[in-house]
Amino acid sequence: MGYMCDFCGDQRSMVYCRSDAACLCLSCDRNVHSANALSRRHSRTLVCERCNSQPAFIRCVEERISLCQNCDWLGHTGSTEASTHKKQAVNCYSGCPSAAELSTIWSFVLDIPSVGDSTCEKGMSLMSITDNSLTNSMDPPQSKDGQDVSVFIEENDVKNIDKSSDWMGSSAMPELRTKRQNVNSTSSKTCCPGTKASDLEEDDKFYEDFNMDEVDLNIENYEEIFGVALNDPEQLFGNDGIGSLFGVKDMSGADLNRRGTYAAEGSSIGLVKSMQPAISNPASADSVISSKTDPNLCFATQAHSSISFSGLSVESSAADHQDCGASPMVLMGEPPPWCPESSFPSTSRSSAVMRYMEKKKTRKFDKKVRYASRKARADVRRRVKGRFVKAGDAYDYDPLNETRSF
DNA sequence: GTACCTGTCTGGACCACAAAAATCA
DNA sequence: CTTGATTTTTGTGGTCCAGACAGGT
Repeated sequence: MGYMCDFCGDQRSMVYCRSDAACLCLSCDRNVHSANALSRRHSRTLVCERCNSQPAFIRCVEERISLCQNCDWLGHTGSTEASTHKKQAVNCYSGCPSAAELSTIWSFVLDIPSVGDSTCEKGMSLMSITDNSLTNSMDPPQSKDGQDVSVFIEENDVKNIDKSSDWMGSSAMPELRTKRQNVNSTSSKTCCPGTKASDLEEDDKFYEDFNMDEVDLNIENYEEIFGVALNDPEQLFGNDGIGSLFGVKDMSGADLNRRGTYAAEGSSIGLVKSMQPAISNPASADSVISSKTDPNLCFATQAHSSISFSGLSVESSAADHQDCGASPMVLMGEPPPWCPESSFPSTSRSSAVMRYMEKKKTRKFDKKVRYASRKARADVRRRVKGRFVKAGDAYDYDPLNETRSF
């Protein structure tokens, strides 16, 4: 696994494509991902220079090495010296950036080989660079023009991240962290500083017509739900927050298993709850739940628990989580909309909740009517206590007349 | 901490029968 | 192989009920 390009097997692998679960050299990355518009949207990042098998999410400035979350955790939690290492986010990208552009994305990587002239310049307009959401939402990157999209991680930020990961418990296995990392995968649709205007327009459309295909859950207006509901940490985590908004506040992990649809609806909270049974240290779990009152943790939770609508469940395998890497809906990079810098009137929120509830009522989950004729007949059949009755028998419900025969 | 009660929510069962699918001559 | 008749299976929606769960006492 890793080190050599999975495609050509000739060159050293340099980037990791989550969608393909493949380590590629830059040349093959370019070839593979210039094939079509869909492949251009694959989110890629550097491959971990330690394990050579996982996508890097952070670069240790001191060690000058890009690390996946697992290796970062293994390497930086042992000694206090290592834990103080400054780290830099490793950005994801999509499209077919040139070597120069990759140098811009990964300014710390000095030896990006030229991959030749762009063969998919059209794709460049689609290129997006996703910062791994390690920026502090309270202090967004200064540059918005994409010239310097790398984000420097201050120690506080890293600690915040660690806080967010504390819920995994001190005994949390690296595998779990890896899973979480996979869940945090990015896509070309994710917002990020430095995204070009056209991308932002696309993103706007994306939010406006937010379609969670993977869970068969259609919400036509993203902002209607999240733009309001997520603007306040209390709304997100509080008594009447997103839990109730999504109808999952009282759902256990078992419920999330049993009701995959709701697992998807539950967003990160559902995920956190669903994973609680696996947490060996209750205090650690509490540390996450308590994040509702801590803006920094609020950010950290967003950064690492992220919001995925891939229908995760406790029983999801590692592969499942890997698949989630291709999930089109992970919010990263942008300051979390629910952080305190903006506040929504409570009336707007309540109206948004009402609108959502109305939509939820009318929403059809996985129900598909295969035979319209049968449905039409069922719609007019008389019933007794909901059961169909023989023609001519007494009934207590007639869909056509809503009258009773007795 | 445990047991009990209450309220809420969910999935599944139930029903008749037309339509679809399968089987046979 | 094709066609028509016969038999079997499927799917439809409103209601009820058991079970799971959370919260309070």
